Amino acid sequence: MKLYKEQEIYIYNSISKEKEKFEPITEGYVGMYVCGPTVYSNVHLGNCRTFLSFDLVFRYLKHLGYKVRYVRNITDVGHLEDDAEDGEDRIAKRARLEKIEPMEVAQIYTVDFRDIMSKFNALPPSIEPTATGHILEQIEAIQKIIDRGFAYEVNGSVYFDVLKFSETHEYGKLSGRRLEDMEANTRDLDKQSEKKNPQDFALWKVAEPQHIMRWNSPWGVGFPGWHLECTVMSTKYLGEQFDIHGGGMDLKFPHHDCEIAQAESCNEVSPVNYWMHSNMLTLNGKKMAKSTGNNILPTEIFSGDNKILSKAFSPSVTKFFMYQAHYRSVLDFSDEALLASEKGYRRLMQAYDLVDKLPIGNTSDMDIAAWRQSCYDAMNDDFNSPILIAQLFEAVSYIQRVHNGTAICTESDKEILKETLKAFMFDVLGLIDEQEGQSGNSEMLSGTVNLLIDIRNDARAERNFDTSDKIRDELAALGIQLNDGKDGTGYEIK
RNA sequence: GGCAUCGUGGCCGAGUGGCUAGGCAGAGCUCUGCAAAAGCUUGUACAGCGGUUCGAAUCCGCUCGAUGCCUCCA
Repeated sequence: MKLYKEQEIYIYNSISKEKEKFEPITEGYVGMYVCGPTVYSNVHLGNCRTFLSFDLVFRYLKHLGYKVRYVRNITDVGHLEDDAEDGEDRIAKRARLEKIEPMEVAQIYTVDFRDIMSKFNALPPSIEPTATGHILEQIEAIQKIIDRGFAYEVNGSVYFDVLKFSETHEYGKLSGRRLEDMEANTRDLDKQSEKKNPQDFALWKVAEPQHIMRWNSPWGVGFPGWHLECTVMSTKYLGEQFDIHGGGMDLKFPHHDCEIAQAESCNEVSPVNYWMHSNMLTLNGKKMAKSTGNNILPTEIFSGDNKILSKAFSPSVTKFFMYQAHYRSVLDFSDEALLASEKGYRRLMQAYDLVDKLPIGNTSDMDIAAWRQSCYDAMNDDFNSPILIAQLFEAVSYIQRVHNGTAICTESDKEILKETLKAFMFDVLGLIDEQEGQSGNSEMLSGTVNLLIDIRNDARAERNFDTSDKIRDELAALGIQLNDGKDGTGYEIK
């Protein structure tokens, strides 16, 4: 019996602005597409938030037993700096500046991106296609859109005809924009535009001689527009209609509205059943962005090498911090918030490690089955990780009480408790028990520290506190903290 | 200017009509030679003003403030 048959998921659908019961097109299978990064620079933490939000979705669906095909693209061509006629591709610009091949730029930052995501313990997608790997498909799609009368060619570039499309379709239905409003608010920056209308967007751009990324096409040498790759690759790997499409909130318009327009032009069906948008991570109350310099890199957090940080934070703690907010809420990054998360994270992990040592009783003071379901309820309600985490802390509190002897737990409940915690902490949230690996990494170290602990305890028994305190303080200075407890002395590496 | 979102206790952050998450910090306590660590206990907050309702943080209106998108952006 698959878990998904017992659990009902509700997803907030950006296009209807309502939570809707999740019903995949094919029972037991889920097709999910998420807009990946443009690999022209290092991903910053804000980028990571989106991918971690969808990693949570991916993990939860898998946990429920769905067979999920998760497609997340790598944009390695087509992403223009701006909408001007001479707009330069971001990758190409970087390559020109660094005097290397565009593919080298893409490779460097793709590797960086994967490395960071794996440090966060995010699962790799099922398919990770690139825009340059799908030029032929994009050309075919453009031809199809032209044939249907929704695009036109000018001087070797092809533009999507938004006005024409709007005669029979609804452009901007995702973002809630009206074409009239857009017309009224269009800036007259590109007055010499070759486009019929300012709202039209590029499907194919002619490659000027200085452009170093170029492919042959029926319209001459050029390169594809940004919006098209996602339509083409999602259609290719997930079909004309698929279940979930995700991305950052900032991609809603124009990117996702353009995707809808392209897909409807090609296939005459609405491509996506559930649109999901994750919200922004802010720094100093403002959106993290590469262009403004208002951002922080994951590596800076892992190393503590940034002046706004008081110390380094592990990937798991950083992720835990993000999951303490709902994916659709704006979250503000700060050292203080990370410190708070780290404390909570440690408490959760320590309680988990305690479960095996709990005494067995003949009854339980906590309704474990109900608690377990409340964990599922949290995730079923639009992947509400903050509530899930609150539920995990309910268990932490119970574990502590059982440990202290102020509550009891039966053997079978203990099993369920352990199993459920394990599932949600490690399978669903994808956290890592960092302490575990750390203390077990050197027998020599643990033997040495344990010897010192023995000597210290002997000294304490003889009330030789000068010696005992010296051992304690010197070890602390080395980053080894001794913890005196009821059952003897333990240590942890800070 | 247009479209959208939001304003919750010292901080972070859930909650969308009654049952008042959670984490961190603070305070008190337990443990301890002292400390640290750990554990326990403790907080009635929902921007302002009106309205609907038996009852609103939650619905409606207005005001103020913030953010995102409208140009590339996860």
